[in-house]
Amino acid sequence: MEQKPDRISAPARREQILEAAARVFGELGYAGATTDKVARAAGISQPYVVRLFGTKDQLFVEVLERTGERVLRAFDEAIEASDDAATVQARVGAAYVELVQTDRGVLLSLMQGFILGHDPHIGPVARRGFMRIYDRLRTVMEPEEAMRFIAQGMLINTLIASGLMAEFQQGQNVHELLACAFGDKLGLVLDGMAADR
Amino acid sequence: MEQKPDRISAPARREQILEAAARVFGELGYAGATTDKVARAAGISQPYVVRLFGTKDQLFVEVLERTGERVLRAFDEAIEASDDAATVQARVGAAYVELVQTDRGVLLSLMQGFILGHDPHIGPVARRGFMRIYDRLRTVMEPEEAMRFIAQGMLINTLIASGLMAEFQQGQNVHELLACAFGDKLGLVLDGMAADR
DNA sequence: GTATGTGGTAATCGACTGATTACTTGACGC
DNA sequence: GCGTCAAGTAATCAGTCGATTACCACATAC
Repeated sequence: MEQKPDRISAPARREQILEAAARVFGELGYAGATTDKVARAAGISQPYVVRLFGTKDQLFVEVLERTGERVLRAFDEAIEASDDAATVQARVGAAYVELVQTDRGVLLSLMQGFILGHDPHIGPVARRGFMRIYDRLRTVMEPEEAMRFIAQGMLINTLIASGLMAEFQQGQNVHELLACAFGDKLGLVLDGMAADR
Repeated sequence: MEQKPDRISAPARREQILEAAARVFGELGYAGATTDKVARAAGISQPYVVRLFGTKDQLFVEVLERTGERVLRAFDEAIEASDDAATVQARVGAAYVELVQTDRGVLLSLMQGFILGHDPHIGPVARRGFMRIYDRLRTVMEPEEAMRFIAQGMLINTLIASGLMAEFQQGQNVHELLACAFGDKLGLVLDGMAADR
C-alpha cells in the first residue's frame, strides 16, 4: 500500500514494466492493451512507459523476445536435467506446464504475438521466436514428436486464453478435455489458476 | 471494377459483410480491426455496417457463431461420408485442412475469438463454440484422439496466423514442421496460400 | 549553494474510431 | 403523380490512445 513515489533505477523499472506488460498484453492482446493500462499495472505513469520503450510496438517486441527466451531457458533446464533420453519428453512437458502455472502472462503474450504475423514489426519476431522453440525441441525429439508437443502447447495456450480452464466444472467434456491435455498435472494447474484470482 | 452503388437486399448485404468481417477480424484481431475496414472490404460505408449489426461486438459475435457452425458442418459432412470407423479421423482431418485452404479467414477469426476469453461478450461465445467442436469430435474419437486432433488444429491455426506458411522456404526446419503438421496435404495448402496473394 | 543529471509526472495534442444524426436515392403500391 | 419504405451515405460527435512537451523532485558533485 505504499503510495510514496519510490524511485528506482531505470533498468529496474524496465523489468517491472516488462513483467506488467506481459500480463496486460497476454490478457487483452496487442491492439486491445494500452500503454496506460500497462503503466497502471506497473504503478507508474503512462508517459514514462513510452519514454523507456519509445513505442508501444517496441515494448511489445521486447516482451515477446523476453518471453520467448523464458520458454527456451525452461526447456534447456529440463533437457539438461534429464540424462535419460526416454524421460526428456515428460520433463520438457512438465516444464511447460509449470511455466503455464507460475507465469500465465508469458505464454499468453507469446500466443498474442503468434497471431499477429501480418504486422511488419511484430510478425518477424514472433515467427523467429516460434521457430527457435521448435528448433530447441528438435534437439531432443523427432519431427513427429516435436510437432505433437508444440501442438499440445498451442492447445494449452488456447484453453487458458479462452478461459475454459475456469469452466472446468461446467460440462463433463470440459473436464475430460482438460484432464487429457494436462494429464496428471491438471490438479496442480487448476490450483494455480484459482490462486491468483 | 463496378463503382455503381448497386443496391442489394439487407440480408444479402449482411452475408457480404460477415464474409468480409471474417477476413478482416482474422487478420487484425478484434481490437485491431475497425468497422471502417470491414465496410471497405465489403464495399459499403462504415455507418451501414454499424446499422446492420448494431455494434462491433455483435458483428464479431455473429462472425464467431457463423464460423463455428461452418467448422461443425464441414466435420459433420466428413463424418457422414465415412462409413468405416477407421477412416473417419483422416477424413475429418482432411476436411479441416480443406477449410483452411479455401477460407483462411474462418479459422483465423475463430482463433482470434478463442484468445479473447476474458471479454464478457465474446468469451462465452468462443468457449461454447470451442466445446461444441470438441463434442462433435468426441462422437467419433476417443478423448485422447480428439485432444490430439484439436491440438493439431490449434497448431495449424497458429502456423497460418503467424505467417510461417509463407516462409516455408526459409530454414529447413520450417519446411519440416509444415510437412509434419499438414502431411501429404502440404503442397495443396501452399498452392492455396499462393493463389490469393 | 548551485549546477547537473536522473527518475518521474501533469497537461495536452493530434489522430483514430465507434456510433449517431440527418440526409439522399430509388423502387413500388395506389 | 405521390406517399412510403428500404438501401445507403456524408457529416459529425464524443471518447480513447499513443506520443510529445514542459515541468517537478531529488540526489550528488563541485
